[in-house]
Amino acid sequence: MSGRKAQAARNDELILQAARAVFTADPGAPIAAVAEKAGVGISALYRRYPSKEALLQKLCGDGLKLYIEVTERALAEEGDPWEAFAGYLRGIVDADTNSLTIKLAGTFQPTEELGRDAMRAGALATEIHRRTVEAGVLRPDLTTADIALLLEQIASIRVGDERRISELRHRYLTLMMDALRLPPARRELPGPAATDEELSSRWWTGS
Amino acid sequence: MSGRKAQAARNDELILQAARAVFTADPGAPIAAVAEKAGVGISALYRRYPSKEALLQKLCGDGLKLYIEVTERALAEEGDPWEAFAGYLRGIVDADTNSLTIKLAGTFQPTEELGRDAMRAGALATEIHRRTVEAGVLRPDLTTADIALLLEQIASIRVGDERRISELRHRYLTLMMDALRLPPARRELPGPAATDEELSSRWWTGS
DNA sequence: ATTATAGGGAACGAAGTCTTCCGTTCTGCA
DNA sequence: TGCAGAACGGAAGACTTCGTTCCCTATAAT
Repeated sequence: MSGRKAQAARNDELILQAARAVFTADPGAPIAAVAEKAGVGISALYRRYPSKEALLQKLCGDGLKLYIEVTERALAEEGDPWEAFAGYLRGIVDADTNSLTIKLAGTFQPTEELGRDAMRAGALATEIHRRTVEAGVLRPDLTTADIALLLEQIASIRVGDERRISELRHRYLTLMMDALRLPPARRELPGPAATDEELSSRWWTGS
Repeated sequence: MSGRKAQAARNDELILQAARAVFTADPGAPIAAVAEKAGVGISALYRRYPSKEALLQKLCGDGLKLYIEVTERALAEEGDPWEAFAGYLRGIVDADTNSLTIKLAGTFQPTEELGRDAMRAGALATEIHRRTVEAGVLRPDLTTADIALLLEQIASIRVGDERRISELRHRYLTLMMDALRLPPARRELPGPAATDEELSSRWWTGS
């Protein structure tokens, strides 16, 4: 398979990736920014999605499915309960679905399927949290919602490029896990620390 | 002093409070939203500030000055180094200057004075951080910029009303301080935990 | 050669925003 | 009591931005 069909298939993926990147950085971004980032025209978008809202729903749905997948994988883990939970947290941070899903909440009408997936995601999160607390390796004075909010905090970090963002998020996730784990333990933090330059650079070009 | 002059003076404060509340919740909010929240007309705003940008600069400047004030107060503390640092962190969270200052960065031209204040704020933050590390009560593998980013994460929490937001922020700040402090210690978390309802409610009305 | 399909991007209409402007109210003072 | 002008409310103007449509071209399949 090659030629026109191949380019169309490639564009399918290109557009989705671009949309995810653009809307993650700025949930209110115009649709033209997605087209530009993907290197295609606007009609390439409208050929695939009838409206902006449809594209956002697709993106949000994909994010939820990824979240569910990561959580199910962690639940299937048989070994050390803490390691399973830690892997879950790292997986969510890597998947980076919080940035999109949360920021877009309320900007469009949630579909039927989206609601169902959200429900399932919530159930899974509750399950892995319960299991980890019962194993006695996680601070019991935190709810599932607390954990979710902590993950959102980490997702709010946006400094430098994609790679640096991930690095810093894992750094602070490790720090946070030190506060979560039972019995108390303290590990070395991954990645180079943040610098003053990284902070102040945001004052010159738009966020 | 009363009558028209009094109302004008009252409006001065009313407008600033409204602007802080509105732009904290949504940095891109229209100026009309500020007027409505303050219960005044648009001309009341333009009588005081020549443009939207001027208002934002004023807001940002006030935030920086408050930040500086809080930090200087913590530096003047004579007692336990950890308590001084903890008080500093709590003060910054209460002042809630990060939400505004950071989100607005890059949306307007920083003035001369603003740059100077930002410089001074940075120096003070470095100083209290250095002092606390040297006292041996703060994890040494974190930079001043790391601490700043951690505070930004906490400022990103926005769930429910003003009161609840503050409560949750202090809850997670306490958790975070458990991970920061030397020697390792663990305290009870303040405030009621987050609930699933608080999270899911964001799906129905705008963020 | 012809038709069908994908795509590029200008054009359009609607919505939103900052700013200005004008008429009105009310105070302080002569 | 009368008046100058500060303070104000809010509609109108001028402009920008954004989602969507439309028209045309390029290419692949027949």
